[in-house]
Amino acid sequence: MTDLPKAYTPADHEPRVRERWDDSRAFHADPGRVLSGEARPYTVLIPPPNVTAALHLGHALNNTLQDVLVRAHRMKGYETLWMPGTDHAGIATQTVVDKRLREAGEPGIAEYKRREAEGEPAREEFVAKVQAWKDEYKARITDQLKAMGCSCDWSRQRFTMDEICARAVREAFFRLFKDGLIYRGKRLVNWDPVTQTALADDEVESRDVDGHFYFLRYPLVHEAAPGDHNPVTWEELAARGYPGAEEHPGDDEAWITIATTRPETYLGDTAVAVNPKDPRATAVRGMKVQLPLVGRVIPIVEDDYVVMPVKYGGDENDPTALMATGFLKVTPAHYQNDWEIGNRHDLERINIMAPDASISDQHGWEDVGYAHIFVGLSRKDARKKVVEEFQARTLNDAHPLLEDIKPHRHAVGHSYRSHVPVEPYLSDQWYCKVTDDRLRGYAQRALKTEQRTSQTHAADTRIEGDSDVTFYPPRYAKTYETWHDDLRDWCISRQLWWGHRIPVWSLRQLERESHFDPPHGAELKSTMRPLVDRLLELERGGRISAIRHFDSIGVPLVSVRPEEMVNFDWQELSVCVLNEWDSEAIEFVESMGFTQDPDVLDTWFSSALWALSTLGWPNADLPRFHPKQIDQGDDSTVNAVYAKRVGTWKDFIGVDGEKSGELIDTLLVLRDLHKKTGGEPVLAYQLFSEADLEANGQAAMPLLAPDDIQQATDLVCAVAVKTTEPVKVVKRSVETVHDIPAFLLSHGFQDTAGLLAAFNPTSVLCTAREIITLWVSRMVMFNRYFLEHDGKPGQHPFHDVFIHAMIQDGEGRKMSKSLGNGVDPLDIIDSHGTDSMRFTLVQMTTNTQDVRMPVERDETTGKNTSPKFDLGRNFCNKLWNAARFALSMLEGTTAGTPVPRGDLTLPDKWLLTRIARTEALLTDALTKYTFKEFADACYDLLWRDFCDWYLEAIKPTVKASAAQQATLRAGLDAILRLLHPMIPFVTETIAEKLGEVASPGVEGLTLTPARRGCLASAGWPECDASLLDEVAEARLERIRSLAAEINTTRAKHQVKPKRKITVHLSASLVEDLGTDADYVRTLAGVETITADAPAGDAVAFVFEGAECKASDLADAVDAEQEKAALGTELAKLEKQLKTLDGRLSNPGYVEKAPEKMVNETKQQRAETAERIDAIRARLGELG
RNA sequence: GACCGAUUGGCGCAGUUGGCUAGCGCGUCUGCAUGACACGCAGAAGGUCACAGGUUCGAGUCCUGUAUCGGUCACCA
Repeated sequence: MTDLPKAYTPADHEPRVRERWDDSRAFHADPGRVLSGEARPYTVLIPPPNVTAALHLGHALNNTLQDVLVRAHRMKGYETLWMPGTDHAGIATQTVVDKRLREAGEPGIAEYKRREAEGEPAREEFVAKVQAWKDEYKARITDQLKAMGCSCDWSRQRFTMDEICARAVREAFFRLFKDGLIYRGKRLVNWDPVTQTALADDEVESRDVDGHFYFLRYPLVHEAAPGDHNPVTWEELAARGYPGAEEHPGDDEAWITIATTRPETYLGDTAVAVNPKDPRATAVRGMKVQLPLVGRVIPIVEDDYVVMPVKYGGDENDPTALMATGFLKVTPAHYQNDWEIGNRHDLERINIMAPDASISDQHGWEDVGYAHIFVGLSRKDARKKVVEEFQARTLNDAHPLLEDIKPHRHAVGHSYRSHVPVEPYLSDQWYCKVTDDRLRGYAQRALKTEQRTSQTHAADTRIEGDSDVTFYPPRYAKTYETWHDDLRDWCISRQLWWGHRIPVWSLRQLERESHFDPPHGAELKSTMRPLVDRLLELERGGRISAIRHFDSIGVPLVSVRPEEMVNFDWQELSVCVLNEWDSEAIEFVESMGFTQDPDVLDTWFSSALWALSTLGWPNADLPRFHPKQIDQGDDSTVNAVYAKRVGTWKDFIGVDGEKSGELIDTLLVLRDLHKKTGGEPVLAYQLFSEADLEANGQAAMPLLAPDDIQQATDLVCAVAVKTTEPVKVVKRSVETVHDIPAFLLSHGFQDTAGLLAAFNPTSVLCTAREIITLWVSRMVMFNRYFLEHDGKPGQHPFHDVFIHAMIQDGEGRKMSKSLGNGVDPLDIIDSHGTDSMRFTLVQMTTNTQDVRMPVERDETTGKNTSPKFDLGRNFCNKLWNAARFALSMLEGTTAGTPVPRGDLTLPDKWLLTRIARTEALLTDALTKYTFKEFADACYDLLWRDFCDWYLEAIKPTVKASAAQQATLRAGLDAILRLLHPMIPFVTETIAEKLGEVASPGVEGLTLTPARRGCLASAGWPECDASLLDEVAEARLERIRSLAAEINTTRAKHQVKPKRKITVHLSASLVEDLGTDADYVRTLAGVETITADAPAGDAVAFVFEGAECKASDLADAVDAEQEKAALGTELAKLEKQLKTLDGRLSNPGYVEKAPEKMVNETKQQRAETAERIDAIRARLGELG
């Protein structure tokens, strides 16, 4: 076996190993084995990476940890499903594609939007561009995951916008809509003026910004006819008791001062508010203010919300009171708080901005007046200009309208995508009522009771799914819990093109802006009756849901009495159509003048369904087929089985030219393709009767007789797909390439039968903390809501949530493109190999919130790397060489019956003990998600135990010892299995070689052969309790510490490693050691161990408190050097003795500490004293 | 502002119910081509566990406070 190269070169093995895994289908999960009780399920859903970019090191960490869990459980005999997939990442992807297009000099989204507005079909064109991007990145991400060794069930890969996910989205939306948990509302939303879409609350990140407080003066006026100017004078104010008014000339126009950070919004002010307790409030009661330039006269309202300045009774500890003037400008259409004040006082809402946040008089603002000079300016320019204008204008020819500017640092919400300040913007959006008990309450109750801190929504342990979701580490449960406490309804509509389009039709174009002029609904009324009847009929058939929304209140059309129909507001009616392919319903609704909402859903809506859609919901009850049912001949080549309910034969074959017609055509061509080309068959299909399937399950037979097929009304079509490659078909000299799975999916076939029943709830969700709220919570809500039964919450989507650390660079900064401190996993795979990367990542994973990785730039390649990966490389290389050595020692071994324990030598027994202990440690680490412990235990077993001690100890004897050879073979095999989850490639490679070595094995260590021919499918080592041998551990420990003492002595005296020395021990010790002395000789380079006194020069060392000697160190021994060394050690020991004496003389310790503890201390004290004596004796000898 | 973390040799980190004579890897120093491995072997040096109090026979570990650094949420008068 010396044909193996000296160093492990990953690139020579990884591609071959990957192919081996693919070919063996070792990662394919079979729900049948779970449903039949053959195996317990272990399920992990990949957090779907965004198709925006290639994977980074954070993904490498995330997926490595999942793979460790998944591979270990697969080996432990679980039927293991790791579901892969990618996320369409709506806003992120659309933004990235737009940017790339513009960088390439092509038109961006703005141009497409303009064309679309002009009636051109530009939307589809743009979406196609994004699709192309998605295809490219989806492929790249998949390749990267495969390169990382991820053992996903690749035949089941999902994408959040594929047909199966789309079906889940439609079903989910429809049900929430029908149940009143989705509504349309006009409110202030977080508006991103760059991408021009609404954002959810948690897509807004606040950042501190250096801004200013601007103090603006608004003139006070009396109510007057429009255009008249009737100022209030200071004299009047003084007469009404306005404090300080008398300081101004009595005839002068009076004003009030407001403070704001956003002066440009004054254009939309519709009131000024004052606290009723403010001493000035009564004085100005009934007066108005007039907005400069705009000329709008607005009321002064009294509201408790307004903070009074300290001067007028405000709290001096309140920072706001220190800055406030006591008068607050109220701009209901541009501030959340003002919106609420506006609601309380029934104020007008004037939107002064266009969707790009420039000042506009086209979106609801009419009384522009002299303020037209601001129209068209950006927010920033408008602010500047407002300040300039206020500075330039004066009251009474003396006082500038701008009273003051003070610097002010404050937090401003920014879009998490475009990073510009978010504009609170008035618009019509769709909301999901997550505050409803069926969503929020269900999510709170799912959390493990032990991890809860409050009792709201307390779990009911009798309900399945309550109190079961557990966070690791537990502190993250708090993040989850408190987020729900402060939850507001979730804005789910986005003004984007890339995403799941909202399946709602209505009469009005969705209104973005503040003003809405209803079209004339009255004309519809007389002709409405039959249409309404048809709508109600469709609704009763469960195909649509029609609801009239008034903010969060929804009134279903079915509940509207006929006499109320006359005044029914059709403009507010929304019709949700369940099925995308229900063209009849859609055509009918559109014939009434309804149009589909142009918006798409928040990307997290489909992410929230990930645990449902990937497992086949809502069609989770599709029958399962055995490949043999479809293809009686050869089922071994079947990759996946797809099925679809097709109804009748007529429905199935359809009409030529329609989608279903294309289906049967293509199926026939593909089925018979191999007959023409002479290749392997690519698919087989059969039709079944669902009644037969229900009655007989996998014993049901396909329908073959044409009569049977034509009479059946419950046909199910099942397709067995035999290839994963795209298939080329030449038909009438036209070449078409079919991606069979994609083709089947687009025709409504699914390969998900049995998944939900077998694999939900999943075992663990492994993710980073940033998406606990965005994703984790929403998945819990949706799973429990949609799997509701008997009015009780349904099962949750996962038992455990493991939140792993985030990787930062050496300075604690986030890795990012802009900082240039990112490390590309593919670069590391290139330079160090996949396993090295994986080992290092696992080893780094502690339960802290961040882990640091020093980043270095490799000047030759210009790529970033980290010296930390050397650790992993060294480890893999160590394994490689240990295996190389072991294999060379195993040449010529043959199989036989397992070696009984009695035949094993001491190192054998000890190694097996170490394997058993490590196995237990690893299993424990997996259940606790303590990955560093996992890696460290592997490291110690391989390096410290197997290489440093076992291999060294057996070197002289193994070739002649059948027991040692058997243990070596079995031990290495067990180690490969234990390390495989973390470093799969190198272990698989070595296992290939080790598989060629026949050996009898050892009793008590069970190594189940591979189910699918590769180590990845082999059994986890099973260690019988008999392997734990404490006597062997103690004996080896003694050998080890004696050898260590001797080695230290040798090093102190600079004895050449090759020189064999003589060790002199007490007669009793020599006798006690017996044959174990041989191991000491091997491990410490000793020629002879004897009870005789040294003849010539010798040095002393202490072992077990006794003075021992070593001779033949060199031709002469340096006594002074030895004296110095002994002196240092003596000082150390004396200090230690003092500590121990102090402890033992402490009455509290002796009385209160556990007896075992005290005895141990006494023992320690005795040993220390003995050592001291021995050293003193030797020092005496030396003089 | 509220909450959640972190602070342990030069660097990166362990240290799970207090029992520690504080571990590991990298780096440093010494010696070494020894029957797999120099991506290695045998040794060594290097830490008053951020600081101040407290609880305890005993504190890196528990409590209180302070400082510094991260993170999350709130706050745009």
